[in-house]
Amino acid sequence: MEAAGTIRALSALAQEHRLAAFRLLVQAGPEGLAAGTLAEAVGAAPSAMSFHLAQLDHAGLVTQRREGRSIIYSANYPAMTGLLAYLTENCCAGDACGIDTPAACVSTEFA
Amino acid sequence: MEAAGTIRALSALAQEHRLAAFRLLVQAGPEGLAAGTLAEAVGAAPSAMSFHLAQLDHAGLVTQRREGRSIIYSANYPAMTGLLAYLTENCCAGDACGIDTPAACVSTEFA
DNA sequence: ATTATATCTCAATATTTATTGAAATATTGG
DNA sequence: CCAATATTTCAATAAATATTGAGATATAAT
Repeated sequence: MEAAGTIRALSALAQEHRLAAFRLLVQAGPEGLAAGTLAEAVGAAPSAMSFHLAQLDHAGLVTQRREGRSIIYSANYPAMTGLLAYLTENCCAGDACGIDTPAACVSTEFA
Repeated sequence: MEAAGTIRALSALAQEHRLAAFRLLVQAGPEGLAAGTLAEAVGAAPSAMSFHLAQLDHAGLVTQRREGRSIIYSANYPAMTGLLAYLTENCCAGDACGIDTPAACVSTEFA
């Protein structure tokens, strides 16, 4: 992930309702959750939730599919992984720095 | 890390100059970098960089120390780790979901 | 077809956040 | 003490983002 996309993803997550919704989606797994379910769970008005989900979608952090009259959102795991990797990339210039961070795992094994 | 602190951290990182500065600090390791060095490296005015570094500091993502006339900033690695853990916490409800994410590593081994 | 449900879009307003430049503070060297 | 360096603080302006409510669209059930 490059800088612009990373900033879009971080901005998307840096909001109470969106962070709560995204975490619910991460925990829900690939089956995802309906927009209305998320709105109720995080306490947002439907139109506000729609706006927020569009932000997460635009940032590439979630995917959506229609199922009946509901629109189901799911976490985009590779995007999340890429975000974490970008933040920890090349930690301590790549030295075995002994710092208590998952950087080694995040930055090299996953992309 | 709880929701409010996480949002502060994500907001702090969701800005071009601050993200660039934080990544430089992560890569620089515990020795850190001076405010002026960061300002020049990311192309920000000194007063703007000061504002941005204060945001990162307020979010707990960096620490600072004076060294001569310079103020040296360093990445706060445990804070970064906590942020990553919060995002991936309880991924797929804790099931072995087989999803390509460092969640298992981030959420349980580090806090 | 009609009605109800689920969600989205749009425009207006309110709020938050970033940038700029001038002035203040702290430190070092002469 | 005085001048130079490094950084911060403050106030003004500019720009981006969130919230609200009304209306539009798509789907399903009767």
